Order: sequence, then structure tokens, then C-alpha cells
Amino acid sequence: MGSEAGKGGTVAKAADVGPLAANVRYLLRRAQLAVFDELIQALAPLGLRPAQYGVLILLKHAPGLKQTDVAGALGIQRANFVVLFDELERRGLARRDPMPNDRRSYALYLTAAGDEVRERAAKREAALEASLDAKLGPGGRQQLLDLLGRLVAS
Amino acid sequence: MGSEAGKGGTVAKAADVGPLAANVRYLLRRAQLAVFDELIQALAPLGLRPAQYGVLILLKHAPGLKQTDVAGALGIQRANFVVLFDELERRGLARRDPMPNDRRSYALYLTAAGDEVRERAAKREAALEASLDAKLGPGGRQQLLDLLGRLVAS
DNA sequence: TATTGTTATACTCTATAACTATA
DNA sequence: TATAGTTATAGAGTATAACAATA
Repeated sequence: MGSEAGKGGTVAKAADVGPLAANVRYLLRRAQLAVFDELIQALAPLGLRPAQYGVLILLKHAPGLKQTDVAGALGIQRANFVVLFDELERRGLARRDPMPNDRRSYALYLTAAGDEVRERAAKREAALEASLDAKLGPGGRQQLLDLLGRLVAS
Repeated sequence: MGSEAGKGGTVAKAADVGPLAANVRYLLRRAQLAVFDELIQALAPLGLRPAQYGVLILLKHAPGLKQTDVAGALGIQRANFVVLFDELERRGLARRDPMPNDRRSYALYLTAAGDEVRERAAKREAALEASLDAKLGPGGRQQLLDLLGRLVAS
């Protein structure tokens, strides 16, 4: 990519991030972006973005949650979750059912179609996980999960 | 936070993310957001956002880089970098100098004021790093840097 | 022709305030 | 009064295309 442009003395240290290379925060961001971009590309053919995929996974594991719970668990604002879920519902991948005890809220469920899409997405994700593990080496995944868990716990 | 709303059987599993809790990508995002939010709060009193702080760090370490290089090193689009740097220049924290060999590009430098602000930001960041290390435990930082580095490398 | 800086634009994600209907 | 869902809106961050000056 044209590192030696021109003819002067400027050597153009293109990708040298210097002190940032040893910065946890910086590497965390770079790693997150890299890994997320892979997932975005993998899910794109299914018309799913990572956040929507997260909803499908969560509803598979814990059906009947209400919007506030799902949004909270995924770190999404209630207000933004509405639109996100509207699209899943419009596409017939999930549905809002009335709650018997509280007419303010909905119980959220995957549809059969939604579970199919989730399953296909999971297969695509699994392929990426394998490549992740290859990069991380033996035991690397568990180590990373531990360390990240400590950061999230706060 | 009102987990026992209503009187029915719904126990409201508020923060149970189930399978996502063991997902590298999900934890990576959550950790990155948590850690970045700390930095955003710490830098806010200085009127700096993380990306701007990154520019100051980079220019301190490698003065005289041109816009394309700095943007590329930080993973920012050339077009977006222009506006970002405009603000640093407007505030007198950095400057564009003409390049002798190439009249298309600028050599970017920190000003004295910019270096002062960078220094103050670095001190605030250092405080956060200490708290990070406490969470990560002995050797945790280096382990994490290694693992993240492998994810970014590819 | 290719590259640098630049403008304009658009799209996603995120955050907040305010409304409604229920509780 | 408090909560669930909703709407509208605004702000970041990011991505792309196109242009002028220069190489």
C-alpha cells in the first residue's frame, strides 16, 4: 500500500502505533472491531446484525422475557430495542404475546422461522469460533473469557 | 430494581444472558464498552474524546506524520480525520505544517499546549490503568495483551 | 494516473426526553 | 407514583463518493 511514496527522506511509518500497541484499551477496541466485523460479514447474508442475532439467542435460551429485560441484558436502550424488535417481528422471526398479569408488557418469543434463522446464524458463527480458537491457541479462549469477565464484572 | 413486579410466576431473569456469557465476541464488546466508558468519563473534563487523545499520543511519539498516516494508524477514515484534527488545531493543541517535498500533504505536530493536555490526560488514564490491573490480577494485563494481539494480528 | 486533503452525505449506534396506558 | 412500551430527536462514529491541488 504505497509506503515508499515520494522520493524524499520520509519513510512513512504507516501502521506504527507506538505506545498504543501496549495499551489495553486500544487493543481491546481493535480486537473487538476486528472480531465483530467478521461476524457482521458472516451474518449479512441472513439479513441479521449482531444485536438482532443476540436477541434470537437470548429468546431461544429464555423465552417469554419482556422487552425491558431483553434490552437490559444486551445493553440496549429500551427505546432503541423497540425498533430493532419491530423488524424481527415484521420479518416473522419473533413475536410479541400479551402478558396475562400485566397488560403493559409483552412476552417475547422466537417463531419457528426465527429459530431456523438463529440456527443458520449459529452455524456460521461456529465457523468463526474455530478460526478464533486457532488464533488464540490452546486454552486461550478460556483465559480470554476469564480476563474479559473480570473487566465486565467491575 | 423491581424484579418482583406483579404477583404472577414471572421471576424476571433480568441480567441472565445465558449462552452469551461464554461468548468471546459478546464479552469482548461488553468489556470494551465498559473500559472505554471509563476513559470517556476521565477525559471529558479535558474536552478530549478517546480518538483525539489517540492522536495526541501518536503525534507525541511520531511527530511530523501526515494525515493519511495518523488516520490509518488509528483506524479512522481520512475524511473523518479532517474534522477531528480541525478541532484539535482550532483549540491550539496541534498544528499542520507544510511539507517541504510534497505540497499536497501536511506534517502534523503537537503544540506545547497540546503536549500539556496530553500529559494531563495520561495521568488520568494512569489512574484507570491501576484499577484495570487490580481487576485483571497479577500477570493479567500481559496475558490479555498477548491474547488480544493475536486477535488483531490476523 | 494516483495520492492528499477536503466536502458532503448517509447510515448505524447510542442516548435522552416526553408521551400513553397500565400498574 | 412508578413502570412498560413507544415516539421523536439528537449526537457520535463510521463509510463512501466526488472534487481540487499536486505528484
